[in-house]
Amino acid sequence: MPARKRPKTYHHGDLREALVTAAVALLEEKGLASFTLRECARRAGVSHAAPAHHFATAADLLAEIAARGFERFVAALGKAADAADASPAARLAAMGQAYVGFALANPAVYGLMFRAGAGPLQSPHLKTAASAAWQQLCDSVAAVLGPERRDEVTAKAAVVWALVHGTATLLLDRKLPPIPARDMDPVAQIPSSLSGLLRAN
Amino acid sequence: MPARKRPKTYHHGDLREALVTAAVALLEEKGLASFTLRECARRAGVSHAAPAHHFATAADLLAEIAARGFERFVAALGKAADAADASPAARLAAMGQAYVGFALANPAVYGLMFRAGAGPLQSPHLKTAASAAWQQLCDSVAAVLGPERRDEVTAKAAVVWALVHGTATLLLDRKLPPIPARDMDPVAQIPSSLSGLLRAN
DNA sequence: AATCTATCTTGACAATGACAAGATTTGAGC
DNA sequence: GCTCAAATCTTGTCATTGTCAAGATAGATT
Repeated sequence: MPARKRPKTYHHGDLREALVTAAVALLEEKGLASFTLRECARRAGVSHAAPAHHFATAADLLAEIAARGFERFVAALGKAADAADASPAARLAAMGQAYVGFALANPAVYGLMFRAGAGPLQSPHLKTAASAAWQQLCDSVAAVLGPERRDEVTAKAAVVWALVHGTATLLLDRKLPPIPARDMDPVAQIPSSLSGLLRAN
Repeated sequence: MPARKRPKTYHHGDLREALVTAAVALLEEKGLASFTLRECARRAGVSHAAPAHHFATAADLLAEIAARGFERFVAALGKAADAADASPAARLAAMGQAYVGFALANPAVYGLMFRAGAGPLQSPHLKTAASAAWQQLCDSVAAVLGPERRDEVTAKAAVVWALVHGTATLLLDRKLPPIPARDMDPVAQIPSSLSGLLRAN
């Protein structure tokens, strides 16, 4: 039973989930730089040392959030691909746009997933979730390139990833100037850009 | 006279430069997350409160480093373009590779320049330096596209930037798997990728 | 019902960024 | 050369943070 209705109990009841929720909210509000474990505990209504029983360190909490993010991420991209035209190119384009859409809709989580450097965010759970996402991308690129160019798949997948990742991060950081024409904004250009990338020799 | 030979003097003599140097070294070693103003002061051989007289806050020191980085950055890309073939496409390709090369050679500075979120790193000096870099990119893209497609320049420049920025950040974070063939690594692919991007309609 | 374990709290420690106030040096004006 | 104001640096302090240790409480198992 969630403790929302009974804040007076000594035991929280679902502190692990409450910490994850509070952490995501905090990250969205103030960014990773000013993220604080103690503030998380405060928002969850527990003392400053309570989180230690669920996450040994602050990095472990962030790694958990990133791992859960990867699961939602893979699902979102798969859903976008299935909703698109059946052609491999259309599926990849839809995934590319869904990639940037996920990043814009979940800035903090995306940051933990893909921008946290080679830092301490490395749990087994996170690693398997991340490699599933990479495999998903490689499969989609392979479907576009066709079976006779299988040796290019890894290299091309890296380029495709670079484009959508760069688009997402530049948009998140508001580094790009406003694009006047609507059909020329970076997200709208993704389908033709990906097509151009994979056609390049 | 630099204070390196006279560490016993009360006044440092060139503390501002020493702090910048120490900060860059610290960032390269331990990353932005564990960057510390006090450690900077220690390395410069001064007390923990000394930096305040040169940089009001830690963010100001980082902004100064980023601004200087932009100046070196614009120079490096310009040099690479001039050393390349005279054709606009070749010049842009050389700049793209130099972009990633700069990022890999200066991970910490690059991070401050392009990855520090929309955070507190915003001084006038930094803003002008950054917009000079953007102008450099737009000019190069315009040269490739030709005068009759001037309205596409901003949009295409954003895509080009996204590709090289994504490539740089993924390489810096070691997110990409090893690419077996040497001519297929992300940097080697930049010229053909950019050509494909700008050809896309 | 007794106990055992997970969960939570209070308390402490070192480290940090920022501020205040005092000490030292520089050099500008005379 | 002298005086003195400004720049530079130091020591001391405060609130905050992450982590650890020890004690209190609740739920679960037997």
